[in-house]
Amino acid sequence: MQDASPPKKPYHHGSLKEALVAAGIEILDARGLEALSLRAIAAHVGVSHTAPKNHFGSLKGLLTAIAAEGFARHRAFMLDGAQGGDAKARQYAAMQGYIRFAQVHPHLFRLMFSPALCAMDDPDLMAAARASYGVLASIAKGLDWDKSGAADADRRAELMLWSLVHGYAMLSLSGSAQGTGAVLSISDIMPDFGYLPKDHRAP
Amino acid sequence: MQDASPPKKPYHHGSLKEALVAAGIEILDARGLEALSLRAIAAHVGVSHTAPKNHFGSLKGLLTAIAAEGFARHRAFMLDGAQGGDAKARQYAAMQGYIRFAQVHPHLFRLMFSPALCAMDDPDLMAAARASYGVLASIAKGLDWDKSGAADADRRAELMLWSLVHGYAMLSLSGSAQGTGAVLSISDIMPDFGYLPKDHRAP
DNA sequence: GCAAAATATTTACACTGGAAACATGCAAGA
DNA sequence: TCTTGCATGTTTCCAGTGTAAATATTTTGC
Repeated sequence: MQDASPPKKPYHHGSLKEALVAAGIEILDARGLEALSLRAIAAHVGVSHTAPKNHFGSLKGLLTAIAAEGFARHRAFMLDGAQGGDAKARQYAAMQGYIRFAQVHPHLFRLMFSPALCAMDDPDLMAAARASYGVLASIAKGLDWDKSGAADADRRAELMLWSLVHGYAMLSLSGSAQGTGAVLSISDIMPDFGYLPKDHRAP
Repeated sequence: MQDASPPKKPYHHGSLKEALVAAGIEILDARGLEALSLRAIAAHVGVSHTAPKNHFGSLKGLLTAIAAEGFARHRAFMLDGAQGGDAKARQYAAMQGYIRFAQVHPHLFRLMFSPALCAMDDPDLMAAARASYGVLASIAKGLDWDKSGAADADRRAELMLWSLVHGYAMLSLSGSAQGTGAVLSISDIMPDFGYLPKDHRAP
C-alpha cells in the first residue's frame, strides 16, 4: 500500500525540488537578494550547485518557482484574518495583508515582480499570481469606485485598487517614502478606512 | 581666462564621470539590466574596467549616480508639455509623464527604485528623487482628494497619488498587468481624466 | 623644475552560473 | 536474477563578474 501523495517522489534526496524552494525563501528572508546564489541555495540543502539544474533548468527557473511559492503565501496573507467577517472587514484584511506581506518578505516580494529574475510567462507562476490577484479583485467590486457605469468599470476599479496598494507597498520598500520603518497601514492611503482598528498583529 | 563651468575638470579623459553615467543609461536602454556590468560600461567609454572606481568607489556608486541622473530625466518628463497650460493640464502632464518615463526607460526606472542596487541614502540621489517627487506633490493639492480636513491631509493626498501612479507604472513593467504592450494612459486608473485628450506623442 | 596628488592600467583573486562527462540509484522487463 | 534504461547528483572545467593592490602616467601646486 503506497502513500496517497502525488506520485512524483524523487529518488535520492526525498524531495529536492521543494527543499530548494524553501531554502531559497529562507536565504531571501535572512540575507536578501544578494546572497541568493545558486551555490548558496544548494549548499543550504546539502547538494552540489549543479543539482538544481535537473529540476529547474537554470537559476531563473528556480527563482521562478520561488516566486510562485511567494504568490501562494501572498494570497494566504490576504485571506488571513478575513474569515467570518463582514464585507468591509474582508476588504481591510486583504489590503492590509498585501502590505504586510511586502513588509515581512521584502526581498521575496520584489523578486515576485522582477521580470529580469523570473520567467513571468511560466504557467505555474502565472497561475499563482492570478490566484493572488483574484483576492484583491474580488473585493474591488465592493469599494464602489468608478461609478461611471462604463462597460469596463469593474476591471478599471480592480486596476486602480491594485495600483494603489502595490505602489504603496513598493514605495515603502524602496526607502523613498519614509525612513521611520513603522508598520504601514492601508489607512495611510485610503481615508475611508481611517476609522478601522489598527493592526491586530505585530510586524 | 578659464571656462566659467564648475572648477572640477577631469584630467585625462575629459569628463569620465559623466561619460560613464551616460554610457550606463545607453546600455540600460539598449540591452537591459543584465548587460549593465562594470566592464561593459567601461568598455563602452574606452577605459579599463577599474577606472570607474576612482570616481564612484564601486559598482553600486556608479549605479547610484545613474539612478540620480534617471530622476533628473524623470522630472523632466513630468514637466514636459505642461508649460503654459492650466492646472488640470499640468496635472495630466505630470502623471502621464511619470508613466511615459517608465515605459521609455523601463530598466532605468526599476534601477531607480532598487535599494539592492543603489545607495538610497546617497545625498545626490536623495536630492534628485526629492526634486522629482516635488513635481507630483505640487499637483496633488489640486486634486481635492482627502477632504477630511485632517492636519496631514496634504501629505496623505501626495502619498495616495504617488502610490497610485507608481503602482500602475510598476505593474505595467512587471508584465503582470497586461500583455498588449499598448501605450498606458493615466485615465486607465483615474476616471476623472477619462475625457482628456489622448497622448500627444508616440511612445 | 619638482614634488605631490589625481587619474588610469595591469595583474591577481574569489566568486558566480552554466556545460560536459561521469557516477549513482531506482524501475521495469527478460 | 540480471540487465537495460532513465532519473538524479557529482565532479570538473570554463567564461564572466566585481574588487583589491601595485604600478604607470598625467596634471596641479609651489
